[in-house]
Amino acid sequence: MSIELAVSTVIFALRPAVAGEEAVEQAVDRMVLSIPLVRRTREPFNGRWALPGGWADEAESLADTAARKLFETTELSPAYLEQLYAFGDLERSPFGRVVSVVYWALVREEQAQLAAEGVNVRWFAADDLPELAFDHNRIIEYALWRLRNKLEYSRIAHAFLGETFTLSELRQVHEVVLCKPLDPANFRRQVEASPGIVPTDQHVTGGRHRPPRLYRYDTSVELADNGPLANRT
Amino acid sequence: MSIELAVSTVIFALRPAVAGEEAVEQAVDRMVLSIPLVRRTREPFNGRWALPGGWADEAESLADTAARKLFETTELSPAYLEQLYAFGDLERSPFGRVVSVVYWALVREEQAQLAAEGVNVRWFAADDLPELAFDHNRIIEYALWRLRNKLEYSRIAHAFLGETFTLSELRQVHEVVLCKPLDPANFRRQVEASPGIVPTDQHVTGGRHRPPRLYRYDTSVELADNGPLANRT
DNA sequence: CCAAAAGTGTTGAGGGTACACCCATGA
DNA sequence: TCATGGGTGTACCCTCAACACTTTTGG
Repeated sequence: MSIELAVSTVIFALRPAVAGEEAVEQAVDRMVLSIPLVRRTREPFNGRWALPGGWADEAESLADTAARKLFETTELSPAYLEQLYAFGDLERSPFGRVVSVVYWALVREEQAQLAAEGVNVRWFAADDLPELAFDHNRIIEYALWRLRNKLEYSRIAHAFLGETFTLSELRQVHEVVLCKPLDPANFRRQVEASPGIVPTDQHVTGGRHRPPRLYRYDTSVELADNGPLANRT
Repeated sequence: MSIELAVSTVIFALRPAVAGEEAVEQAVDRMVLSIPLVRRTREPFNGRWALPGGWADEAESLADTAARKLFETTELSPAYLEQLYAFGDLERSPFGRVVSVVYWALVREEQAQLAAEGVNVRWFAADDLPELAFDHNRIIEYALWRLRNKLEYSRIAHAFLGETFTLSELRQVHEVVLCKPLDPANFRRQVEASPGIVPTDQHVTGGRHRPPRLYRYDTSVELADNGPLANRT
């Protein structure tokens, strides 16, 4: 058997939009859903951008490998990590047969700002990617679809934010990821009705308006219902 | 690298309940959600029942391998085939490291009756399994969870039935899989409102009641919305 | 006529959307 | 006092669960 087994990760974070990078005219918010990519330094696809990853390690679970590679390239730790799919088509790599088990991860805003960026590591807007190595464009397209789907029936949005957050911040996460505005009143009620959300007694002052209440999540509640796979790698 | 890559499949079919096999007192329906398993003939877990599968083939896509192994053990062709998950924990096999890409499949009722069964291939009720080899009990548990979830937001139930079917038959599929009775009137309206279902002009005669209309599915509509993964292996 | 399942009608509860409106703060 | 978002109230619509009721067959 000469099938190579690789592990890659699609890493999502919300990062401030660089002024002038895009048409920020609407200025509803200045966060952009972003993905870090690494530049390949050898064939195949030398010079092209690709998902961070590497070969599976015999002494490590697949999820651990994903998290380790994630840290090695971006110096980040994910707030959420889930397996996306095992890609196993024949023609994925021009050199030999490679099966890639791909994970997707969410990192917090605070962390994403510390993220390492260099000549061979750069962040890209999720909706504005160049042509990538292998089938990575399609992989990211699928990861995006999963993220947007899952955002609507779970509370993974929380993984983009810090320990405490206002409902406005949480709503902004949804708006940026889903690319559509949400009614603040209805969003508030939906979130407050969902289990696991806890209002604190703290408020944020400083804005030229009524100080919003801070919320946090009950960490004993899972971020997403993955059924019997909960707490597994 | 010495990680072995395996492909296994959880195959679901509705099969007539064997009289006396269970308490069939309620007698609402006599179909049972069933899974074919193969008896292992070598270590590890020699003699235990396990999911049909084998090593990944370098010249075959993962889905093709799943379908081929499925046919080799049961002589069946699946009406629906989808990747379930890649299981990659360290301690899955006592001999070396094995990563299993698992698929799940649905086969039609008509086919399931022709299914090969022998000393080393036997059908089991999905909710009444013995202790299996490896982590296959947990894998099936997860497959069951996915099946039951997906049944409620897609039309995969159709894959259990033939070309044409009555709404009663379709409802029975749901009832057997979900283990709960459904209101015939409401079920009818939900199905008729969903896209892709087409009423025919044929009716089934012979019952001691009003002859039910036969329906079929518009085959140009996908069974399930798998996003950008549609039409992929 | 009766039993049984097919198929239709109706009602009420709950959830989501749209939108009007009040509240608290900084400037 | 005004602008700005925080936060509340409410009316409408749509979907779904429950269940009464009519229809069509075989016996």
